[in-house]
Amino acid sequence: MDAYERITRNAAEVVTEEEVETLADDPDGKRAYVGYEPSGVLHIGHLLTANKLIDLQQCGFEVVVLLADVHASLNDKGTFEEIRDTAEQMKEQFLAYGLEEANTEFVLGSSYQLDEDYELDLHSLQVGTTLKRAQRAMAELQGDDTAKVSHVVYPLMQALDIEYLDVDLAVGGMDQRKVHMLAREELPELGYDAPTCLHTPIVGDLETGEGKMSSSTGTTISMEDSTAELEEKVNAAFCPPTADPEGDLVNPVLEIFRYHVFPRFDEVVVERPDEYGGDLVYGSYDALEADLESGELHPADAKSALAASLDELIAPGRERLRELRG
RNA sequence: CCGCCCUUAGCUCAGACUGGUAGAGCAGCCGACUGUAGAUCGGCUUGCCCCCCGUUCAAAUCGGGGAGGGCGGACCA
Repeated sequence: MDAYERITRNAAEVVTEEEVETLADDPDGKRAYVGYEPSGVLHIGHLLTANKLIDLQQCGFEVVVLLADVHASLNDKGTFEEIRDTAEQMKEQFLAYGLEEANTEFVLGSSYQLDEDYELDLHSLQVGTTLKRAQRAMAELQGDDTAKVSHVVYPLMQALDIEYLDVDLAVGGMDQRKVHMLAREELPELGYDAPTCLHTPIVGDLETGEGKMSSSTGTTISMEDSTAELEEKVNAAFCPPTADPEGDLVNPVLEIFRYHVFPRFDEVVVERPDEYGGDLVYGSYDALEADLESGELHPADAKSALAASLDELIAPGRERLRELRG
């Protein structure tokens, strides 16, 4: 797999392809970033972008993980002390998950976002951006909370972060695309470059196959799930024997195989009772999908394999969390 | 600052006029059926009725105060 392929695999979109091709021509030392609001426990959504960061590292990129304490504060997520504490836990979990420590720079937002230059640039952005535009950028992230002034400052800071972290590629979920598009339009107004962006898909809800999986409502997979909890959650997942269910639904079990399992494992073994034909081995997502579609692989067997794979992926982080919490 | 409207289950809302400590749909949970889940049946759960004070034997309901949210306050009509 060449650099361009690895950079763009499993991406929902890149903006623009030409710009990414240029990065892929000489990826060594290029910088990519994702920003996260500090959270005590990583969930599967975090891991989806982390997988992309791992891809990028394998291509030679330096990765910057922004632990966005100021953003969390703007989102009313607690005191700075609490937020920084969870930021530290988040960093440890990312490392346990598989980000290369030597090639990952963890940056606390407050380490530069309170500087004068940053503040003045932020005000310039505020002058140049309409309320409607900022609110639209934030709509995907904010939910239906009452709009606060902090909510419109938030995406402007995200835009500015891309410049101040000196990154060549901004990575985020599709929920971040409006923020990134805002950055592409507004940063040049301040004399900065428009950032190149890469967006990961948003995985469908585990239980219903609808929309995006939510971390606050419904079921999500997280770094602290026990083996038994993983089995329970995966077993409860929506999983018709097809990759393309009726309507707008998706098959979340397949999606997780595609976006979480196969990128991290060369081979997936599906343990299957002899009565149903014995074990199966898959070297690619496509092969697994084809077997589910044909009926060769039963959803229940796919699920137990998925739970086992997730357990393996999460185990180091789960262990690290246990150590951190004493 | 002024005016009007809203606040009841996780969600959307009924109930308020004619006081008697609350309902529906959806969601959720459990079971049946499928070698998964869903669908489909069957069953079940859920509430500081925004807060405080007052009237009353009795307040979600009436009165007063407060909080939060929405909308409006040139001209024209």
